[in-house]
Amino acid sequence: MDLFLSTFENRIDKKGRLSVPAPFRAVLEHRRDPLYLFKSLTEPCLEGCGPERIGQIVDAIDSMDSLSAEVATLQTMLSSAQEMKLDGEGRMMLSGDFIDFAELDDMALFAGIGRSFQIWLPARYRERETAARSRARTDGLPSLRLGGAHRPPGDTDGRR
Amino acid sequence: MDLFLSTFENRIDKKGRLSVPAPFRAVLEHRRDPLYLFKSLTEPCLEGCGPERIGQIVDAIDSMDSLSAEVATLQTMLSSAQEMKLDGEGRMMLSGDFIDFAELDDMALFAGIGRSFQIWLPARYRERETAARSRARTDGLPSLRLGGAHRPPGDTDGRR
DNA sequence: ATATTTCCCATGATATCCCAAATAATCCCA
DNA sequence: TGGGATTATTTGGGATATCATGGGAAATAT
Repeated sequence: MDLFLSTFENRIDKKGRLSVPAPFRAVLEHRRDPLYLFKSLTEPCLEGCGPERIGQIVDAIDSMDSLSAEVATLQTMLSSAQEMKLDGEGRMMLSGDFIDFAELDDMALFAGIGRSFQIWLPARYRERETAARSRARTDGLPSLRLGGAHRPPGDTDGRR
Repeated sequence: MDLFLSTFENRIDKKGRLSVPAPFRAVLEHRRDPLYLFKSLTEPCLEGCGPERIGQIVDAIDSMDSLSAEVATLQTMLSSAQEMKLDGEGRMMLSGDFIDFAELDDMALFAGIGRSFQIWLPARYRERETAARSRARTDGLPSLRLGGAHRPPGDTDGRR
């Protein structure tokens, strides 16, 4: 299925190098894909993905009204994107811009969220995880139908 | 039948390895499915499932409003999920994160609940079981809210 | 020339593989 | 039906491979 899952915490060394977790590299290598990073539009973290997702953004821009605010937003996303080159050991060099944006110091937390992943300051990620878990305990879980497609009428899980 | 049923208690060895009960392995092998584990959002236990459930979560995220709390919740689930590789003897390695989260020490209890299973600290599972039974006797059956799962008829979890 | 990046190799930690012992479940025949 | 034998399963430990990390040297840029 080839998804980015799980979390990994890696060190940013004195030279600014950061190992991409081996399982994430495996996903990209398996598809012979380069890695792209860009600044999240909504949160203080970096997002990582393959070319497929970048292509989706480009296509979305093409299909939208060029004067809309949404297009400007997506363009902002693309303009922060970089193709990351990895060294022989699977490390990338983060630009100062990226480090400042995500407020990283010497550790980076990779959080796999399926088709993409995020890079966070570990402490900030944990705050967010704690908040999500306590919300889940009070509000309940978003409903997902297991065992395929069993969906009662009036379902409110937000899918179309 | 292809369901996870019954409970099993296995030892976690010094290296953090834990045998997946042979009947559960048989279910997975029969479906040629890899095994995924993730931290429960609402309880101090781990959940085991196959790839189709992970895929549902990924698809749900893509179809929802990216700013919604529900998306953050589902992302939290994915970022705690790991594809577990089993060794030749059918054991998996539990990460320290998993062990801490479920507060496991040297034994783990697998509780099969049909399409998925849970892993608990044995003492905690038994506590919950007796609590659930006495609640059911005074209050009637609890609402079926866990994981949003559709519960097939004949399932006996938490019932007498 | 100096600073930065890229390549290469070394090292320690950890996960994985492989084989063997211990335990539990099943079978078979009296 | 009982009990010993056989097989399946779980558990343990050593050897091997993988991975994250660090540092030196070569290459590139400023």
